[in-house]
This record gives sequence, C-alpha cells and structure tokens, in this order.
Amino acid sequence: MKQELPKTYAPAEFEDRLYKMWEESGAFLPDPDETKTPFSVVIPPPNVTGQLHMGHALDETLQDIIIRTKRMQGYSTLWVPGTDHAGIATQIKVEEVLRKEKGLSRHDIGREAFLKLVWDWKEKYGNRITGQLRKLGSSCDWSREAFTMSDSLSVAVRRVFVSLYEKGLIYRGQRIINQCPHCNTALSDAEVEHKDTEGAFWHIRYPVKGEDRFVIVATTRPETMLGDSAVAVNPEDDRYRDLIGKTLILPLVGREIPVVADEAARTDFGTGCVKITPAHDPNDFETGQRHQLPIIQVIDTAGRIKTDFGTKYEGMDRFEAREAIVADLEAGGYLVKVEKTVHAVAHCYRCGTAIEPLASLQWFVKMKPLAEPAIAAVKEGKIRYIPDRFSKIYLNWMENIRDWCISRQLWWGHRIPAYYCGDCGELTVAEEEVTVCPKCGGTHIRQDEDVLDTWFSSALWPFTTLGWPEKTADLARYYPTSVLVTGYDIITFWVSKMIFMGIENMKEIPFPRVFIHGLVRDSQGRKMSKSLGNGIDPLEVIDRYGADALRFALVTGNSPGNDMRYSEEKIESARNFANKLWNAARFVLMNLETEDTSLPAGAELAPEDKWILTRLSETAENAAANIEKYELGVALASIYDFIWDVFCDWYIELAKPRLQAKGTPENLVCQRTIAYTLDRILRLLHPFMPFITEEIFQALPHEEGAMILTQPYPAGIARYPEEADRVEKLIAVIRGIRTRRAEMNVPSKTRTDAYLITRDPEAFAEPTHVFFERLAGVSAVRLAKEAPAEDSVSIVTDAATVYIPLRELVDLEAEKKRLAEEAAKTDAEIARAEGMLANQAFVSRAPAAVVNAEKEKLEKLRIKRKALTEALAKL
RNA sequence: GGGAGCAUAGCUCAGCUGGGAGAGCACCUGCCUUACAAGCAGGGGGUCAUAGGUUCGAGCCCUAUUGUUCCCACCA
Repeated sequence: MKQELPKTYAPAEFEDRLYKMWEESGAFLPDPDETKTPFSVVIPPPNVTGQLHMGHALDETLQDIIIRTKRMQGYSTLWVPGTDHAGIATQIKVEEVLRKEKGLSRHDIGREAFLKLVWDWKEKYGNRITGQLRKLGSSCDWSREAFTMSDSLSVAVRRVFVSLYEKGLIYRGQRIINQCPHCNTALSDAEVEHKDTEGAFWHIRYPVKGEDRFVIVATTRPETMLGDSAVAVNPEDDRYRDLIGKTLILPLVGREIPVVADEAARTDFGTGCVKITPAHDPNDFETGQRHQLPIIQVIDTAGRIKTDFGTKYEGMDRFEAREAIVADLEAGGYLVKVEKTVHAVAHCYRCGTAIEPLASLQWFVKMKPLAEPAIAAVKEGKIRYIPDRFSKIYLNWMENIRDWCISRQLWWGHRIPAYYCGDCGELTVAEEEVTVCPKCGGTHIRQDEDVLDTWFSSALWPFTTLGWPEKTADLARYYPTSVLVTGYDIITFWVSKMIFMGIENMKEIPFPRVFIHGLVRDSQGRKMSKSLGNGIDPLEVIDRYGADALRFALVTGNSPGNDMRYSEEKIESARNFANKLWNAARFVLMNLETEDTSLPAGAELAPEDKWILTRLSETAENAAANIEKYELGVALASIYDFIWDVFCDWYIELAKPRLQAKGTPENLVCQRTIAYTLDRILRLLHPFMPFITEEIFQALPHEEGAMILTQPYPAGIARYPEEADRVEKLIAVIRGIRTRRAEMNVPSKTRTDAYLITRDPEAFAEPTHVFFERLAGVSAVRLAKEAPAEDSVSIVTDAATVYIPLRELVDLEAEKKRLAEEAAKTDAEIARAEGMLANQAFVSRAPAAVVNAEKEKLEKLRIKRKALTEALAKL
C-alpha cells in the first residue's frame, strides 16, 4: 500500500526508526544461503572508549557502501564490528580521571583495583561508540561484535604468542627501545613520530689521561655523557690514529674511559670523535657491544637522572640536567663551543613527549622471517592496495623493518604469558597460567608484569573475530575477508601487521584488497585535532542534516587515497540533494493510483520512457563498475547526475502531460514506468544514502515486509538506443529554443509559433509538441519543409532547424550576424574533423570507435552547416 | 638523507586504460511554471603550475623546474 510522505524532508524523523527496523529484521546478518558467494569485511576497530570523529565517519561510510552494494548484489555479506582496548590511550584516560577525582595514581590503588576501574570505564563508555556507528547507518552484524580484550580474543592472543615464542619468533632481550618518560613505557618504532626540533651541538673537551692533550667530542645530548663508556674514532682517521687505545678522563665524573676505533665514527661529521653511550643511543649500543663496553644507564624510565649515580644531578629531569651539566662544563673550561642545529627528535605518538632511547630488557617479535612472505604477498599481487601507490609505502616499511618491541609497561592490555620461577630462575611461556615450575617444581612463580602492545591483538583481528583458534564455520566461510578499508595513516601500525600475522597463523593472507582512503581535514585543509579545536562532531552534523547528508558529503568528490576537506557547504548541498529526491518521490506518489509498479511491456512505452530506461540502465552499469573499482565518488556522481539532471529535470517534466491525463491507458503506463524508475533509483542510491531511500521505498507500494536493504541491485535493464536518441534530439532542440528565448529576453509567459524542419520527423512527431508548449513556450509547432516567409529567429541543431516568428523582436542584421558566426564556427569544426579523418596516421592508429565517432560527428556538423546555409539564405 | 602526493573556473574538488575541459558552491539574468526557492530556466568565467619531450593527437605519458603537503629515517 502506498503512503503519503510528509511535505518536508526531515531525516531525524525516520533515521533511528529505520535503523532499528533493519537491525531487528536480521538482515545485517549474513545470508545463510550456502549458494551465495561470501563477502566479508572486518571493521577497523575504534577505541572502545573513543568518540566518533570524521575519520571514523568516512571509514564507516565507505565500508557500508561496499557492504550494502554487495548485499543487494546477492552476496552473503558479513561485516564484523568491534572495538579495540587501545592500551595506552585508555589507560591514560582512566589515570587522568583517577588523578582528577581522587588525586591518586594507579600505583596508589594497585594493579587489580586499577584494572577494575578500567573495565568499569569500558562498560560505561564502550557502548557509546557502537551506538554512534549505528547513527551513521553502518550495516554491521552486531551479533558478532568483538572486542580485543574479550575472553575468546585473549585466548587467541596467548595462543599466537606461545606459538611465535616456540618458533623462536618472539624473544626477550636487551635492546635500545623507545621509552616514553611520560607514559613510562617502551614503545615500538611505529609509535614514535619524528619532529624537527631546535637543539645544539655542544663541543666538549675530554682530557687524555696523563697527557696534556684532549679530544673534542660533539653531542646533541650532553646529559648522557654521565654514561659514556668510551670515545670512538674512525680507524682510518689520521687525525686521531695515535689516540686509539689511550684513556680519557670523563669531565665532571672523573671516570676513565678508553678511546676505541670503530667505523661508526665518521671522519666527515662533527669532530670525528664520538662519545659512546651504549645505554642511550642505538648506534652507541651496537658500538658498545662490539667493544664489550659497559652499559651505564643515566636516565631512568621516567626521564630522570638515576639516583644510584653518585653525582649532584641525581633525580633531575633530563632537560634540567642538560642545562646544569652544560653550565658545569662551561665553568670547568670543558665547553669549547655551542653550535645551533635542528635535528629530528622522536616523540611519543600518544602524548608528544620526547622519546628517551634506552637500553632495556623487553620482548620482541623477530621480524625478518615474518616480513618476507608479507612482502611477497604484495609483490606477487595476492594483496593489492587501492590506490597502488600505497604498496610502495608498505613495501618500503616492510623491507626496512626492525624487530618489533611488543612489551609495554602498562596494566591495561594482554598480560604477557611468561612466567619466571623464583626458585630456579627458569622462564616458562605458556597459554595457561603457570603455578608450578615445570623445571624445578618450585611454586614461587611470578608472571611477567608487562602487557602486549595494543597492536598485537588488533593484528590478529581478521581471524580472531571469526572465532579462531576455534575451527568455526565463520572462519571457514569468511576468511580471508574480502577487502580491508582504512586510512593511510594506519598502514604501518595495523595493515602490515595483519598481513604477516594472517600469513603466519592462517597460512593465508587476511584480505586480497586494501582500500585506502585519506584524512578528513577541516575547511582550511588542517588536520582535525583536539588541540586545534577544529574537529567537527559527526553526530552534531547528523542531528542537523541527517546521516545521509553526511555520508553523501563525505563520498562525493572523494577519490581513493586522497585527503578531503570537510565543509558546511558540502553538507548543505548534500541535504539539498536529499530534499530534491524527497520531493520527486512525493510527486511520484501524488500521481500514483495503482499498486502495480511493474515495468510495462516495451510496446506500451512512450519514447521518453524508453529514453529514461536507457539512461537508467547506463547509470546502473556505470555505478556498479565504479563501485567495483572502489571509485565510490565517481559512482555517486553518476547517480546524482542521473537523479537530478535526467530524472527530475527532464523525465518528470516529460511525464507530466500523461500523468495529468487521468483515466487513459497512457496515464497508467506512465505511472508504472515512473514508479519503476524511482524504485531503481532508490536501489542505486541506497548504499550511499540508506535512510532516505528506505523511507521512500517504504512509502511506495511493495511486498509486505520488504526492505530496500535487501532488494536486488539493478542490472541488465533493457535499452532502446533508437528511441533514446530521438528523445535526446528533442531535448537538444528544446534547450536551443530556451537559450534563444533567454538571450532575446522573451518573457517566459510569451507563447510563440514554431516551424520545424527536420530529417527525422518521428523524433518531433505530434505527441512531442506538448513538450514544446510546456518546456519551451512554443504553442504551435508546424513540421515544415522550408523556412517560413515571416521574419524569424532560427535555432539550428543537427537534428532540426526551428524558425520562430518574432516580428517585433527580430533584428535581421543581428540575426544574420549571429548565424554567420555560428556558420564560421561550424566550418572550423568541420575543417578540423575533416583534417583528422584525412590523416592516415589517425585513421589507422586510433581505435575504430574513436574514428567512427569522429565520422558521425562530421556528418552531424555537415547537416548542421547545410541548415545554417538555408537559414542564412532565408534572411 | 630517502620516498610519495598534490598544483584544473573566484572557492572546494572530479576527470577511469591519452581521442574536442566538468560538478558543487559563489557570481550575473529571468522565473513564486501547484514535487521541490533546500527550487526552475538561461549565462559569464579555465594559455589544466612552468619549460621541454614522446604522439596523428597530451589535463592525462616522459624529463626538468617552481610551489605545496605528507610519509619514512639510529649520522653523534
């Protein structure tokens, strides 16, 4: 039964209701029909306590468009939603609250109590983000919602850890890691950002023991000198060859350190003498190992000078200590000079604090063996990035990868399943909790305090969300997933890790395609960020304009991999488009008096029906092809153009005469055709604007309980090229008349006669004359053989010449001039076309279709030119 | 230091494998034509960053230059 639509488009009235209807219908669950091809996507899990931002909105929208399209195309679609526990981010947030509300640190309340707080926090805010995803219209299967810290995923994490450990791919060792003194934890290389920072080179004198000489070392980090265990010079450096093996006295400290020869010291940089601080510099660490130098830690994990150091700098913050040490060096006459410099300093990606490189005992994933097949998968094309250029970024990262530090000195996360025996000192790694040492039977067991990098569990996401390590039906059917949709900013963090973890654990890639999108920036092109305060809240936008408008604005004009700007204007034009469609639907419904909205037989259709169906067919094909290529912006543009310019501006106008002829057979045919076309339009647009299309669909006659959500995607609609061509000709002539009238300032109410000369009378047969009346202000059309005797203006197209007698308005001289100009222009175009077709190279090398198009064009130009000659002759 | 992207109408951006430059917004003109003024009809506006090259033909391919954005990077 058809229903009335409210007069104004008010998305807030129906979006939530429709989402509820969809979700309750179970249509978001995959179709159990085994004959359907599976199509699966896992969501990039947002932080469990996070809030929806524009980046999510874009990511979600793109995924939803793909999923909805595939669902309509008859795939068994599964979109798995879920959230990430987001180790550091969440822990920091809860710590802040704890400090603010109770003035306590996590250490004050202890691990257990703190974790309970975080879980409470998660319970409180964990549903917020998933509710927000629903507001967007995301058609996820919520019955399969996952969480990286759920019991089943925790089992999977331990299984993977133990497996990798047993294969020797996870090890514990002392390395230089990135220590964030603020978060007080180690970080992986991916978690640091390099920022150019103003600093200086301090040139410092180190005296040679027992001689009246000294060497000058240059350093950007004078505070680390407390931990120097040598000075290195290049063995090839003639300046210092005699110093090798000598002993230096470390200023301020008085400790004796050797001069060693090492390639790490370059002859062409600084002074050629490098202070070696194995505890605080990756290069120095390696140099130190080569020379068995002691590792003297100067700075603790919180960024303070260590207290067991025995100097006055004890307990000072590292930057404070730097100033103090420089001052003391200067006072002691050790400071030679200070050079200003800018160098890249690593910063924590969460809190922005400068990273302290620190030699530390941590857990690592051995990357080389895992990276190799992950590189091959992309090189061999098993995994393809869209657009392709991102494969270069990925490969570059993977090929230069270093071991992945996975231990974090946090509490919120997967605790490392490693157990140390207090009796024999043995280490046991096991999935299940160890209470008795398998080596000595001792019971003084202590589990490793650290937790895993949050990206460790999300790296397993494509298979853990499907039930792994259980052998589930989901896993068999939906792994590998079909495509991963995410932003380029997360390729190294997440995409690359899923790839090698998928290959390692499943022996199969996690997805064959990675569809990469850009960032949503503000209207001035800046990154949206909390600190800038320029973030736009998607939920506010949805409240004001509707989720459909937001989705439309995010997708239109968007191309894979490229950033885009958000602007209010885009949202407004999206809303206007929705309003346009809304009103077109109201118009169709107003005129609809039948329940039968099936397409009439070809013989019953009017030429304009055949034309719109042909254009519809082309649009459907074009949209589907572009979605297949992930060119969602292009697909949407073609649908938009069809709806607004073709369906609304032309077809509805062409349909009006028949719609008003109540009770005629033509009227019924027109009703059915327009309803049918509207229905297919809604289907094409549905993946992009799910709410408005469903709401209109529900108002149209439809089977009980049917939803557009699960209607088949339009394909293979019959085309009528000849009739379509004739209607195009008609439109061209009507446009021409309108333009001429506007140019001559003919009032729109003025009606004129017209003499129409054409080689294709069928295109302008009597039934079309009503269109001239309604759309071009022409009250009487006469199909003529030649120009009328009266003074007229002429409109010349390749399809027809129209003479309009306008005695009082016609300026014969101006008309003559105008026609002459057009003739000259046409001549030039003819010459050009002839030139091309006379060109052997063009005719033989260009594709046949291009040559034929050129021939047709020339033919039309000649016809037009002839008509222009006739029109000129008449004047 | 290495790598990538972008440069098209006043603004924001499309332009798919090379075959006569597009949209939205803004602007100008005329319309309250009973689906829609969140609209309709018409219009102006671009040496496609610059210089070369390949090609019958270049916004698109190649080279260089300029400007701009970003990613990666353990030279003290």
